[in-house]
Amino acid sequence: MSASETIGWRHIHDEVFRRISEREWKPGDQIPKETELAEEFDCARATVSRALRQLADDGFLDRRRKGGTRVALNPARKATLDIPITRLEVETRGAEYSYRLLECRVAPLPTITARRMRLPENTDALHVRTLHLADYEPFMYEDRWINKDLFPDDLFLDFSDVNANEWLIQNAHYTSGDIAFMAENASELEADFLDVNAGAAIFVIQRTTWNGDTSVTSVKLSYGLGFQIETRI
Amino acid sequence: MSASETIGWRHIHDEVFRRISEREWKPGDQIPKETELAEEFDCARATVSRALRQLADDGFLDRRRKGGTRVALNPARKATLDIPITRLEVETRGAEYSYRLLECRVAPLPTITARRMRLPENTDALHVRTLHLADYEPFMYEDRWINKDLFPDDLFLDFSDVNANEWLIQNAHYTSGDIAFMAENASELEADFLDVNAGAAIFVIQRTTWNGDTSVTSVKLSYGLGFQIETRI
DNA sequence: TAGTGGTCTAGACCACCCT
DNA sequence: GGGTGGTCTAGACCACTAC
Repeated sequence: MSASETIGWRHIHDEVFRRISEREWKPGDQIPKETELAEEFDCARATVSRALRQLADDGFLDRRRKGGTRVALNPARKATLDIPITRLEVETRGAEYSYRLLECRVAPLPTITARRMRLPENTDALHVRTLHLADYEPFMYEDRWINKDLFPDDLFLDFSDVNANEWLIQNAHYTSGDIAFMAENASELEADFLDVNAGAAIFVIQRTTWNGDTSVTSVKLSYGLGFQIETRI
Repeated sequence: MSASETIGWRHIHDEVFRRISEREWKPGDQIPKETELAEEFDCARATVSRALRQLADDGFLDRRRKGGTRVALNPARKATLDIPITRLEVETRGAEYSYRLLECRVAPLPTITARRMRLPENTDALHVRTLHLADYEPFMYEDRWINKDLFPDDLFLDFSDVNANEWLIQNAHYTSGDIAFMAENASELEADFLDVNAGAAIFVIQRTTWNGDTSVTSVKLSYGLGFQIETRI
C-alpha cells in the first residue's frame, strides 16, 4: 500500500523514534519491554534489540537490565563530528593544499605541554611548527610536540621533507586521545602567520594522543578567520 | 591464565583493535572475512559481525558487501561530544545556575536567521534573549528565535517565568539539527553581558533544530572567557 | 530474587557490488 | 555471477539490578 515502507530492524527503529519524536512516549517514560515489542512487530526479540540498541547508542533511550528501557531525558544530546584532517579539509573547499615547515628541532617540552603528555618537565621532544595553506593563503598554524621515543634518533633530521602530520598518520598510531575546542585571541605570532590582526578571534583545537599509556603527540591547531566546525545531530 | 581477559564480542573487538593499533593490519589493508575470523575466535559469525560493526561505527573499519572489510585510512577520525545543557554544564563546575531573561517578544526574523530556519523573510517569530549565570557571574549569552507555530498565541506572554531553554526541552522536541562551532570577537553587546572586553575571543555555538521539515528554533550561544569543549577520541 | 536487557548460537536468506 | 557483509530467527543462558 504505502509507496515506501522501511523494513527490518530499521522499521522498528523508525517507528519507535516516531513515537518518541511525537511525544507518544515522553522523556522519562518506560517503553514496552523487548518481548512485547517483538510481539507487536511480529519479529524476533533480537531484531527489536538491534533497533533499540541503535536508539540507545544515539542517546534517545536509556536501557538498564531489570530497570527496562526509558526515553532519555535529554534527547539527541550527542553530536559526532569529524576531526579535521587538514589536507582533506582544504581540498574539500576546492583549494589546493600546501604547507610550510617553520621549525623542526629537538627542544625541552614547555611545562604545560609536558603536563599534558604526562612526561617529566624539561624532557626533550621534537618540536614541529607548520603553516598549512589553502591556495597558498594561510589556513591553519600548527604547533606540535612529538614524543622522541617514537622514532630512531637519526630519523627526525630529514623531517623537512615530510609533513609531520602525514608522517604521524603513517607512523604514530594512537589508541586514544584528549581533544578540546576553544576560542582564543590571536597572539602576535599567530596573527603574523595567519595573516589576521593581532587579537582576532581564532578557533583552536588542542589535542593530545596516546598509544596505551605512552603519549604520542600534543598539538595545538590555530585556524584562520571564518573557520568553523559543522555537523548534524 | 591472564588475570583479566575480555570475553565475548568485546574480546574480538579489542583484539582487532589491537592489530589495527599496532599496525599488524595497516590502513587500507583488507582484513580476514567474517567467516575466517569466526573460525579463528571459535565463535559464531554473528559475534564477529557485532565486533566489526562496532569498529566500523567508530570509524576504524570500512565495510562493503563483496568488497570485504578494510582498515580505515584515517583512524579515529570521529569524536562524539555531548551538546552542552547549560544548567548541567554550570552545575558540573560546582557553581549555582541561574539566568536572566533579557527579552521575550514576537518580532520579524532577521534575514540570515530566516534563511537558516528556511522560513520566509520577515516571518514573525518569538525572540528570546537570555543571560545564563554561574554563581551569579555571566556564563553564556543566548540569542534564540522560536518558530511561532509551535505554541498557542496566548502562551508566550508568560515566558518571563520560565527558562526558554527548559521550556523547549519540555515542549519543543526535534528530530534533527545543524550545529556549528566557531570563534568570534565579542560584540559590544556580548562584551557587556559577558563582562569581557569588546573584541575578546568568545566561543560560539550556532544551532538550528528541526522537527521533520519544520524548523523549531535557531539559537546562538556565546560563551564567556575560558570556555572550552572537551572530549576523548 | 525475579525480571529485564545483553549476548551467543547455528543456520538461513538476501542485497549489494566488485570483477 | 559470485562472494561478501547485512539481517533475521528461535532458542538459550547469563549479568545486572530494581524491588
